[in-house]
Amino acid sequence: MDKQEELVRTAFQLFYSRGIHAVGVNLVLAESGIAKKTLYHHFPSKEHLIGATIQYRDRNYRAWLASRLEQVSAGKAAILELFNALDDWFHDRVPEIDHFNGCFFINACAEFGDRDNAIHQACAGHKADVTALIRQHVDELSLSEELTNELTNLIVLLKEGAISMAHVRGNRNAAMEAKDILENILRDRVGDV
Amino acid sequence: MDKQEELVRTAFQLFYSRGIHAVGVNLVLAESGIAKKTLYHHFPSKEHLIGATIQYRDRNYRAWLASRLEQVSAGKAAILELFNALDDWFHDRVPEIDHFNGCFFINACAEFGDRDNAIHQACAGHKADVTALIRQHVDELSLSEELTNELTNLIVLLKEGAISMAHVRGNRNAAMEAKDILENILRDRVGDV
DNA sequence: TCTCCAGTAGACAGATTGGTCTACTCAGGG
DNA sequence: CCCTGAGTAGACCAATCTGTCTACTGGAGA
Repeated sequence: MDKQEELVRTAFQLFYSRGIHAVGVNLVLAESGIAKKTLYHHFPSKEHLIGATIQYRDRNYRAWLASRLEQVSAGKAAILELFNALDDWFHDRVPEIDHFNGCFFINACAEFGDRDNAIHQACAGHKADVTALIRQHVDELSLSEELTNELTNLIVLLKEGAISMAHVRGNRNAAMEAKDILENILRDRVGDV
Repeated sequence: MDKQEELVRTAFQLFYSRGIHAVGVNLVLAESGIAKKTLYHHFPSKEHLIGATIQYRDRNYRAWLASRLEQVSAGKAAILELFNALDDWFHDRVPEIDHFNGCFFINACAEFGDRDNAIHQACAGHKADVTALIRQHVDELSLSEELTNELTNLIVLLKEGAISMAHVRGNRNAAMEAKDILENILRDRVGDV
């Protein structure tokens, strides 16, 4: 019904699975069955359509992740649940965030490397927001500010590293490996919180 | 002189800075001043040229990294030196591996997401080789096989995470942050090796 | 000396790109 | 009843894409 939303959803799926520059607007139109005039009625250019797909993914992905972290008790369980969620994503057990093909935002930055680019900045914003979400859960551990920062940083690095390894090397178990490592570190450094 | 090598070098620089699909062969030719016939004399298609740039980067990057790790005494120092090397890369202090624009192999996989694709597989191979290089240096610590595996895994995840954060968020200090984290972990878990 | 090969410039082909435009339909509200 | 806005199909535009081709040059080895 809502053609604008339909365009964004179709465009996202194509961009995510094949790359942004590799997908032309004609393909998006053919796939969605929507007229070209309608696309350019809603979006002044392909670049704006790309921007809308970034926002769309940002909304969906963060909503999914936040809900996953809320389903368990706060603190350590929530932090470890992050990696369970990643594991489900890597194994394509989460249909609502599409077949795993790496991180859409990292992929977009690969194609729009210039940091001044609006798309690149939107991706940076997404990563900052996800980091803030993670920090919220680390805060529950009531550690010193310094330790909270360090632990947040560690979790983010492990998460990004796992996504990269899962995508490039096809190591679907990267999330569980990262989780095991994190559990060992938490046991030694933070105690059984 | 060697036109084939010149083509690969020019193509790599353009692909790395602007993305692969965003750069046409005509631009590579204009930039290098080489005739189109010569390109198609050496490479049957653009895809083969891309493959050559992957090999070129793999060679240069691994040679650079290996030499950096050999410049310090083996063991813990070499492991930490990895992050000093990354820091230099992020801050554009290593002209021979070009202006930092993320990891070329991760970027390439963003554009060639299909795991069956030859380019994707070459990138996976590169990551496997870099992991093997890191494991060699972890071996010097003479830990148990289990701990060696876990530590190698941790270092790789921190490294990949740092590259991702340095690129997407523009956090040039990601390598030093990862190094600090690793040092703390090493102190607690492995002792002052 | 002759032949071969890597190289040149650049026209050309056919497909595809992002984007514009005309002419039309149809539903809802003033 | 008529106007507006969202929608349709698809022709069209200039530019660009990968890849082919002709006609030519110049140097090195047999």
